[in-house]
Amino acid sequence: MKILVVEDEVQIADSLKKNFLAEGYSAQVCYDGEDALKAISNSEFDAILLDWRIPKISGIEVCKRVREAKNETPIILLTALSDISNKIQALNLGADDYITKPFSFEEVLARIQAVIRRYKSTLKVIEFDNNVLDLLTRNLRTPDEEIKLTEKEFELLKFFLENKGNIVTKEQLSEDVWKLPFSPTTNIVEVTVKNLRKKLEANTNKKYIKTAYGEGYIFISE
Amino acid sequence: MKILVVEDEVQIADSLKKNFLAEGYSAQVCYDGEDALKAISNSEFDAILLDWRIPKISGIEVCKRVREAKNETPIILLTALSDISNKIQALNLGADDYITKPFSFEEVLARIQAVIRRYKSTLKVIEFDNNVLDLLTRNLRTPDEEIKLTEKEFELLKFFLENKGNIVTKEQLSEDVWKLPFSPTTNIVEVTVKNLRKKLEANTNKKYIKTAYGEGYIFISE
DNA sequence: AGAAAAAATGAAAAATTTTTCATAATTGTT
DNA sequence: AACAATTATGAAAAATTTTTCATTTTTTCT
Repeated sequence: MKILVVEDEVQIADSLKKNFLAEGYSAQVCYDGEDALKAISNSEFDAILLDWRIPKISGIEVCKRVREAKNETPIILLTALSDISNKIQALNLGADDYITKPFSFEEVLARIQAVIRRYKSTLKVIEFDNNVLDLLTRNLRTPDEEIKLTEKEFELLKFFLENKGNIVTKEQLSEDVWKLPFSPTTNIVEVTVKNLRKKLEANTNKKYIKTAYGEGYIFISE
Repeated sequence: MKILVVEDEVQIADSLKKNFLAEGYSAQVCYDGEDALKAISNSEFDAILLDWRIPKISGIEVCKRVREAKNETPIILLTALSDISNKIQALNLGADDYITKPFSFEEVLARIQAVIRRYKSTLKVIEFDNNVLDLLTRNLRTPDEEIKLTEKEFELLKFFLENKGNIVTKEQLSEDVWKLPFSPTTNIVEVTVKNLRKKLEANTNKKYIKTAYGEGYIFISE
């Protein structure tokens, strides 16, 4: 989980970052709106904590632009005072929640977790690189074409994407995709990985699924 | 599409109802909060238009109770004045939108359509009777068990549910489920209907799919 | 470099799903 | 009631997906 903290008060920003790291999140700090927009367009975050009053480009403006760019990353606005008309404005511009200062880290954490949970539960696609795995049609859309996946291929790819960048073992795949305890007498996992790789490579010319010899597989993208 | 109008000003209520009917919606009117809650628990609506100030139980309280009952039907609150703190409260209590009086019917219609569209796009299951068609796993959950559907069966049932209560022709089914223009040389539609009926009846003991001789099928439930 | 373990692969076998087909049952009309 | 049109059904055929299996290739370790 990667959180972007946009806050010009260095003390607050650093304290938030420290706390997030302590919780096992990774966190990046920006001190003004301009930097924030750059950071947001350069990498993906699971949530953005955005102060209202920041230099160069205001928080509200950052929020607005992010949404205009069709980026739906959850945003929590930090407002100095409990200014109700601000809240309305924030919600209208696409923020997902707001917190009034002063706040406790517990509160921030709870809200962050809530918006992330809410956001993930609304997702109907998983994107990677320039491709989209459509969870409703269960097809894969590459920039060029729509690829039909079999059920096992779909489940496998979905699990890989949900664990992108991490090693997944055959035991895990066996349980998640096949709902079976892993058995060394079969090699269905390998065969299905082979078939999925073939479809992915034929259509994207990229090798997303690396093997971690003796450990499992890693899905690497973007 | 069925809209519930909860409004104690008889003139406004009746005018809304007339307008909805003219647009091809069906509409029911309640004049106080108590009746509204009864109506809501007795039947399903596609959206609820709810006045803030109504007798017996206030609109805001109705809204709160509906949400507490885990009913997520889209609610639009009607407020007499553009009272910002009301708006906040409305949103926090789970309303989906609000309209300030006076309003034009065009505005009401546009907002209604917007909340319905938004709501439907967040749905991940379609419920009927005591059963749930899970759009993500593509399985059917009856009160007793989880039934695996084949792809065609799933698409067929989904289309039936999306057109519940209306006749659907074989031409429509052919195009939606099979992505093929209807051809009278095959009877796949009939065969698949038969198989779906079998699964449905074996697990629910009910006959949901009626045939409309010479016209098509109708899915009837609850 | 060579051996052992692990993973990849092509192709066959098995299982499941989809479609076709021949026939039976049902419905509406006369 | 008889007929024609429409729909339902069982079972086979075809197509697709899943799994197994024997063999080859790759990786790691010595």
